[in-house]
Amino acid sequence: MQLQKVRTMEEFATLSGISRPTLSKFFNNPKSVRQSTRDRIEAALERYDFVPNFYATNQNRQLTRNIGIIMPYLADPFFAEVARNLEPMCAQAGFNPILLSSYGDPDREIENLRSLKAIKPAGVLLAPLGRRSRRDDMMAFCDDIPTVLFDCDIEGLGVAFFGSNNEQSVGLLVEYLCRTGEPPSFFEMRTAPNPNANKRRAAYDLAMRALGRTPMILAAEGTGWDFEAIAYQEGGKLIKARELPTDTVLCSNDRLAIGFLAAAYENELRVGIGRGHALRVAGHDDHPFARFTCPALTTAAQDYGAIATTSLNRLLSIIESGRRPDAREAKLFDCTLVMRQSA
Amino acid sequence: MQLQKVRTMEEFATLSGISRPTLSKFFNNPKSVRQSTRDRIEAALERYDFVPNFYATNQNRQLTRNIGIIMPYLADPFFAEVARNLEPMCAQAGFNPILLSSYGDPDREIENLRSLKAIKPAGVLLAPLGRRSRRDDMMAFCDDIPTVLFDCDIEGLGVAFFGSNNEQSVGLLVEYLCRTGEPPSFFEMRTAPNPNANKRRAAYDLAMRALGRTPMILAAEGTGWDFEAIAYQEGGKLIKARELPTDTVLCSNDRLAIGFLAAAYENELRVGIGRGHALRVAGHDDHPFARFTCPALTTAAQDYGAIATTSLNRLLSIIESGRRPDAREAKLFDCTLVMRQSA
DNA sequence: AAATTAAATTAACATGCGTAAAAATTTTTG
DNA sequence: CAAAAATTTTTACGCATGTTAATTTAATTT
Repeated sequence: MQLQKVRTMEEFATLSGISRPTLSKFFNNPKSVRQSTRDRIEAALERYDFVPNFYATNQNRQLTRNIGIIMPYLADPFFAEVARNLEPMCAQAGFNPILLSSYGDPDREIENLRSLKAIKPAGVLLAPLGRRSRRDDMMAFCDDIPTVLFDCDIEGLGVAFFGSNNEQSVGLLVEYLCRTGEPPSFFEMRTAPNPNANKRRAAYDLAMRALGRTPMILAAEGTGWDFEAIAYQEGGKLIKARELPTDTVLCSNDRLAIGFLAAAYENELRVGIGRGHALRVAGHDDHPFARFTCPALTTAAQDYGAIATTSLNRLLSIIESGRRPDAREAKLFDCTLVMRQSA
Repeated sequence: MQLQKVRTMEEFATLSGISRPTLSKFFNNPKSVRQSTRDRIEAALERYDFVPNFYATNQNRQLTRNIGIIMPYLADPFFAEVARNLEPMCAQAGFNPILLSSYGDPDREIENLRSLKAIKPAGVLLAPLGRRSRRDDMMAFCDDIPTVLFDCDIEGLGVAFFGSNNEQSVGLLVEYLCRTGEPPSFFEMRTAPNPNANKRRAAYDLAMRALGRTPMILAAEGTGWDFEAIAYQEGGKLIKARELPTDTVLCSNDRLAIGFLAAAYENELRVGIGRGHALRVAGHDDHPFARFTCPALTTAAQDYGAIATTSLNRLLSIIESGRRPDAREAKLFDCTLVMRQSA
């Protein structure tokens, strides 16, 4: 049977026999009322269908219970997976997550910040676009609202940053690949839209030199976020032209690796380790599909569980304390090498 | 230089020399005021930084400019792609899209409806979980708020439904596969969490019988949304045990096909068409990564552009007219066969 | 220029809940 | 059981904008 609909808290107060201020306290924080009254309210909620008006609720609150989550590109399974982990954690902490995606567009990123600002969130978790982000606008936003950056750092922005240690992860991959075969060339987009691309190239450079090898960069032309398509096309060209300097290719991320693998497959280049194989391909991120490529992709797994948890906890502690920390905190998490069949 | 911040509309009224009700009209719909006053307001906005308070704005409006979009599983690239298309279309129409994902959980789906209800959206686009959805709760929601279903139909729910014609698409695949080789068995999850799974099995059954073939169902055990992992594991078992009835497998969706391809690859079963190939594999949906599997996946492409456009337009027309249509509308869009290398 | 029409202003109330202060009640403590 | 402490109720105002009706002003037509 249907519950009786109740429109206002006033109405619910008379129906439940509990005063409105007490109800208000309850909906703000159930633990702030006595156990016995909490029971009574919850019993009443079983009988009546009432949800406090979101707008009226937030209008007067100095601090809303909303947390904005901005992703650079939600249709990228890696970021989608991070969001999927973040959302229930927010809800768990009693906050309402508001998920926005910039879809690779700096204008959209600013637009997202604009609409978040209107919502007056208690805090924001921001995975920025990176180089292409509008630094000044974002700075102004961070002044207003406590913001924790993650995934990709922008110098001096926000109260904290948590991400992966690209130097460590790429170093790990390069060391592994050099140790077990020919040194890797580095396959990337010449003008990559995604965060961390530059850091990874630099890390590759460093790691190769540290091992006394000469870095070999393979720069793919193309714009946008269709990484697989770009890698497929440009990788195919490289393979056909026999321009791969060694038999080992390290891709800047797993999505590029997926496209590259497709190109190799079509050109009948056998990818993998062991006898009879012509090419080794590795990626970076441990993309949700990385274990289902053919062959399964060797890659570096980001500890995004730790990154997400730490970012949110840091933000929550700042929200609860009500004041910004004196110094900006930044922490990089190590990645782990995931050895599969592709390299 | 920074614009002077203005906190309330009242304040902005005195500063701009325009009365508050006129400003209210303007922010609600700029075209509702005279051109000359519009110019004056816009000139003032160049000098002052003012955005109407989101909460106060929506509190009294009978109709907000928010549109809720509920997806069954946003970390699935197919749904993420649909969302990516839907969001800018909403914004284009002057509405604010609010994206929520049920992540496969019926409780979460209801919770999403709950939080949407608090926001009093003008309308909702809902891609439901399907069989597992809480029908009664959803019915109550649809009574309150104009809701258009898409992707997956639930009988009698919402004002309209738009989705793909599974019978047509699966028929197309079955016909193609039978015509060009051995008839396909149908690989699916025994208890599939995703929408449309049952419809596709039924369509397979029908299509096979229509061609005078005996349907062959391969039911994979497993729960949850890790389709690739399940297909990889269960498909591997089938291959190892040599239990595939024919050399052709039609998977209920592309993600299952991706896992199945990985299993075939690991078991050194050559997938594809033409000589020297041991197995044909086809999928359904034209998942964003389907063209980058090895080999590229033959599949049926859903016309989600048309589905998204039609769903939103229908919702917008209902919102604008302000009244529910007399009859529930339902329309199925045909899919197109995408022939690649895998089958 | 007068009459008509359209738009803006003024004044005032509505929205639904946050919140504060004082009074009443319940619970805990000694 | 009385006193103290904690909680709830009562009362009332605040928030920033929506919205309405009556009035004034501006634009358009005759």
